[in-house]
Amino acid sequence: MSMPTIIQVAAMAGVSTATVSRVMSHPDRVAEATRRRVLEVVESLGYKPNVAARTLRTLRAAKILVTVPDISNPFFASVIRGAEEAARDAGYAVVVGDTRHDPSIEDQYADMLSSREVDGLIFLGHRLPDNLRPLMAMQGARAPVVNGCEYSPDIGVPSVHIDNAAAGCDAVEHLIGLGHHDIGLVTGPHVSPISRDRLAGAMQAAERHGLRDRLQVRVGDYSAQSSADHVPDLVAQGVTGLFCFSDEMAMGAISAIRQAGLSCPDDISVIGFDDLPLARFFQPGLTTIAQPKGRIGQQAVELLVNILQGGDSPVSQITLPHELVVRSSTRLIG
Amino acid sequence: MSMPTIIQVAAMAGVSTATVSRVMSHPDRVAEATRRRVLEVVESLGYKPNVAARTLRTLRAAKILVTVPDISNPFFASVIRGAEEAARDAGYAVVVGDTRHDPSIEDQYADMLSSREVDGLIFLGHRLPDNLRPLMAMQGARAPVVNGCEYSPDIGVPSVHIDNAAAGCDAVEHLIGLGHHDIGLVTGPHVSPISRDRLAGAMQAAERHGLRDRLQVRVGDYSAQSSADHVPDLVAQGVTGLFCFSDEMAMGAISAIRQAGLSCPDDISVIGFDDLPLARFFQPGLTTIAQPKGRIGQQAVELLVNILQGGDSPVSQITLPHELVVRSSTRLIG
DNA sequence: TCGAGCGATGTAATCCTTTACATCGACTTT
DNA sequence: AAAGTCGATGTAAAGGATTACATCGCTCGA
Repeated sequence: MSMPTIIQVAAMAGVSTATVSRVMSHPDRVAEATRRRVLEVVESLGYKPNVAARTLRTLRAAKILVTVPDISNPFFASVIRGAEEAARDAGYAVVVGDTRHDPSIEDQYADMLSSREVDGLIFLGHRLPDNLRPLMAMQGARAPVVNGCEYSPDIGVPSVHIDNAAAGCDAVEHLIGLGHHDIGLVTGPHVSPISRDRLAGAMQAAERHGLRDRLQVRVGDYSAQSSADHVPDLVAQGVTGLFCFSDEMAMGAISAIRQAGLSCPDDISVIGFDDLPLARFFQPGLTTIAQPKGRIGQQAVELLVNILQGGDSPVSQITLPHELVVRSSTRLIG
Repeated sequence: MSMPTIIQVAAMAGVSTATVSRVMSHPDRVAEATRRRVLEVVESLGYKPNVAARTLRTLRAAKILVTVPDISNPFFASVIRGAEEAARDAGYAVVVGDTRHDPSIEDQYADMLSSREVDGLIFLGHRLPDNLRPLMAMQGARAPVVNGCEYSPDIGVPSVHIDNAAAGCDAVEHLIGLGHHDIGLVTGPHVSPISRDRLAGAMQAAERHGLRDRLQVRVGDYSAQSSADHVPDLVAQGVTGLFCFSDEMAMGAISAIRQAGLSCPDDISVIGFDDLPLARFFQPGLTTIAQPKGRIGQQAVELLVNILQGGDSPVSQITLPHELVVRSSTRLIG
């Protein structure tokens, strides 16, 4: 039937509800004998404290919500893992929400914060949910909201990310260093700040070598299909080095390159972004920019927990190091 | 500061809390003018009902929990997507928990059900969390718990899955049909019922062609690395056709095959399982068994919602169709 | 021997919403 | 004009747990 309540447990153990509550939350404040008796009843009844009631009373849910724009992107999985572990260490559980890039779903998950179902929110997308505006306005940097990956200075939310401009720069420098002059870029959507940053870095690198005008820029959406669609055109433009802003797009591009009767890396070098777990198993092994995915999640949680505990050091922006991983999808031209 | 409560809204709008509550939940039972006045105050204060209090009172959280054993496996992402959409249609939100195959984490998420934080649970792993035993014992098939993918008859939980034995059979038949006699299998862990079923089906197919003794069976854990590790040995055994119980393992195997100086499919044909989004972009395009991932999630939710609404038709086991997708990682021998 | 001090436990207010039931005014019906 | 309806709103009792404060025995010191 219905779950047993603390009242039933108390009655059956011959103590007050206060004592039962103490047994559950502060066992040391209860005499050994009493504790044992209560625990026996708890066991036999299968009693579980009602979290809604507890949350209502304590204003603490012991839970952190992590929202991702696309749960099928393995990149986020690793970030979530890192967050999960750090949260567990700090006494919080993590629940995940998939917003599918849909603002109304983002809002719905954000409501879990406003309504106190969770203590804090880490959002991995690029847009601060509208519903959070009032909260941010009221609490500013003390609001329990942290962004991961997609730093956007104007939203005024603490954030953990890599230096995407520098990373974009590194990728293009790598291609240029291999002798490529006709370089193609498949970016993310324009609204994505990380895509803008990577693009800016890439252009800067090209500029530096006087190759800015020969850069071929195409817009993708981080999915394999979206870059595959651009490949025929890029091939026609004579591109020999291709920088895709995600590993999935790199894989899509390589597949399309072969479809076009060409070879990666013999005809076209391709470099990706993220270093997904599968990147090293792909054929050819993917050259890519590795992000410290786990650490991004971990640090985001630490930032959040610090806010939740009223820590006064408002470290608001954390930049983590990235790394160029060279495998076999890029090689010297010619 | 702290969030506004219904009492403040009521005071400011000059009505009772009951009216405010009605405006939020049953707008039609409130006079037009009053409703507008209240909504204005709600807006200006940024009032959001406290979900803990509401849940406590109504015993309904409007939320479904989906737990996955490994969130980095893209297979589950698609299942979650399907579940999310179906849940939304039924008026429920979905939250996801990553258990990392850890029983204690499974238990912790299961507690969200016992404690009424969520109305129902869909678990995608193979093990019923211990914490749920009492609940299942009490409520039997009316417990709001559904399993996805990993049907295990002994746990007595409604479930949605494909016919894994038949699928395993199809895969091996495909290889045999291409002329392969020395067939290798990389399974999942022994504890996984789906792995056992696929293995049984595969053996049955081999048996049928008198090839049972030549079957080379190795145990993996669904990860790319785990199958890559077995490849040198399998190659030494003269295997020409390899059936991996996941696409990730197929990709790992293909990578290792190349590492060994051989080619897929020229020397060894490889068939995977799941038809991940990336399967068609892999080199070579992966031959694989496609599962209706989205529909699995969707049907699981429908089963669950039916239970939640006290539906009396205890359809407990749903078998969905699978499909062999032939791409270029398998070919005629010789 | 008596009171201070202390550990263990009980009492009861509180967290915020929902909702059955009561109330109230206005309108219809006969 | 009295009685009955009806729609809109208010009143107050849950719902289950936590915790400040009160209480009750005891022990210990003087």
